[in-house]
Amino acid sequence: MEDSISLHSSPLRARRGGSREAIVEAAEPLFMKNGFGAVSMDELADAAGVARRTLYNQFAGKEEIFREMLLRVSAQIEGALPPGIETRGDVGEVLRLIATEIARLHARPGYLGFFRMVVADSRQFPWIAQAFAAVMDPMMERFARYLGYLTELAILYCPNPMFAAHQFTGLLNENSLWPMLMGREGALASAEDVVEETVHMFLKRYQLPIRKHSALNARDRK
Amino acid sequence: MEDSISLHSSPLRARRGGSREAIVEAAEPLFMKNGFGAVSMDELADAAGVARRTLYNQFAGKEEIFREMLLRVSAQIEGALPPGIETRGDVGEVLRLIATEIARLHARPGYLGFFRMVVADSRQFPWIAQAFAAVMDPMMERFARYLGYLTELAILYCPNPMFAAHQFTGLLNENSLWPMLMGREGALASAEDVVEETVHMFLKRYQLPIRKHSALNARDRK
DNA sequence: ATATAGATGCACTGGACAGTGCAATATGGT
DNA sequence: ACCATATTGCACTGTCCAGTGCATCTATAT
Repeated sequence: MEDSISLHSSPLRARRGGSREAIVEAAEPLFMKNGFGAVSMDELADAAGVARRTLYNQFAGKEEIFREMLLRVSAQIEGALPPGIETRGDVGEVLRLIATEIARLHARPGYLGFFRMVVADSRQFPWIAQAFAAVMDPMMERFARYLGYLTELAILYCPNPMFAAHQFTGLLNENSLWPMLMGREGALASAEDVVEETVHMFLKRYQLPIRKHSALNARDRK
Repeated sequence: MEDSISLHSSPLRARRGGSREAIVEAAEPLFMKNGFGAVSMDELADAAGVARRTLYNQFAGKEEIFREMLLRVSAQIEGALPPGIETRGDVGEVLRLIATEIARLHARPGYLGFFRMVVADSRQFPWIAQAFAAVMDPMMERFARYLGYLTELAILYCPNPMFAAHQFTGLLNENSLWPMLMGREGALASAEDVVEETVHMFLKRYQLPIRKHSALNARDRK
């Protein structure tokens, strides 16, 4: 079934086995924008440039298309924080890097719609939230592990690293993702400012006052 | 039409004019839990203990019922922060009071579903987000005004009070509302701890180091 | 007791949409 | 040319649901 797909993918129109790819690809922006319930199979077929019936030849139903699309997007998100960034520069530098990557993720076209979709459709389909958590949890755990590690080294003081990690992302979300989710158009501040403020506030709280002439506290409002 | 409603509301069954009330009241938990699209008029009628046809006698359609329910809930939320709390105690005390009230609001049964509903259905009906913003914005503005006032008094240093206010709520949301929204069951920390940590972190960042022996910084992790 | 406003039950219409069966057709490898 | 396989178009079925029209009932005010 699936292994019979030859990988040439002609530029004109993906015929002969390439339809699965084309369908999932076309489904992505649609599901992102409108959610699971509000996208009909007709729209899906039109967007993919494929007959309605082909959808049912390639997939068991609407839900399987949605699942496949979710896998694609998850893979994209998973790659947002590349491995090894924990070793670049000092604490402030690493935190700024992490915050920047998260902000960049939020700014990706369609990510907002994706988030909205997850919140909305998890009601009817709890497995959506689970799939999303399966992507986000490892990232948060990695972040928390990093904070715990720095605490052991007496660079930070985070008695509850996972809690602190959520505070960090909370500071980021509230001024970018969250307002947009509620239908706001413009952001409250530039992405750079949000990142700077988040790192600054986090360090003000968790950085141990002792140890090496702290250049990080010298900066106030950039 | 509406002014003909006599206000007796018999305990047996709200007959004779009381049906509007009963319908909106019954609609509240339903719309909260399932959102606008996923509630049928039949369910609505059953829940209100009223004939399906009566819904159409009292309301123009499903949307009007929803709108009326939204007004009810908004009124409840609006009363969460009673006026005059800005004068009780010092900064830390007031912030703790505000945080506690917000946390209490989040913990209200159904509030989570309400939030989810707003995020979900604002996609199809932008006026939902607007109605919600009409309730939340004044509260945030009041909070920001308070922070600006304290900055003028040189008690805090908040160059951007609205931004700071959102940071405050962000710290609160991320550890309670947000995880639940994504299908998590248990919270990451107790509501009290989240409140304490939020106030602590906020003051660490924005309280001016000078002025009167600060008893607020003496407390670390409660 | 009687009139009246509101409540009820029921049978409709019309529309949207997921999913199926089938026969005709196009495509690419051999 | 030939065959296997994917694709297409179309006509279905079944379901769910919002909204309407109408005749009948019921509680309350007078």
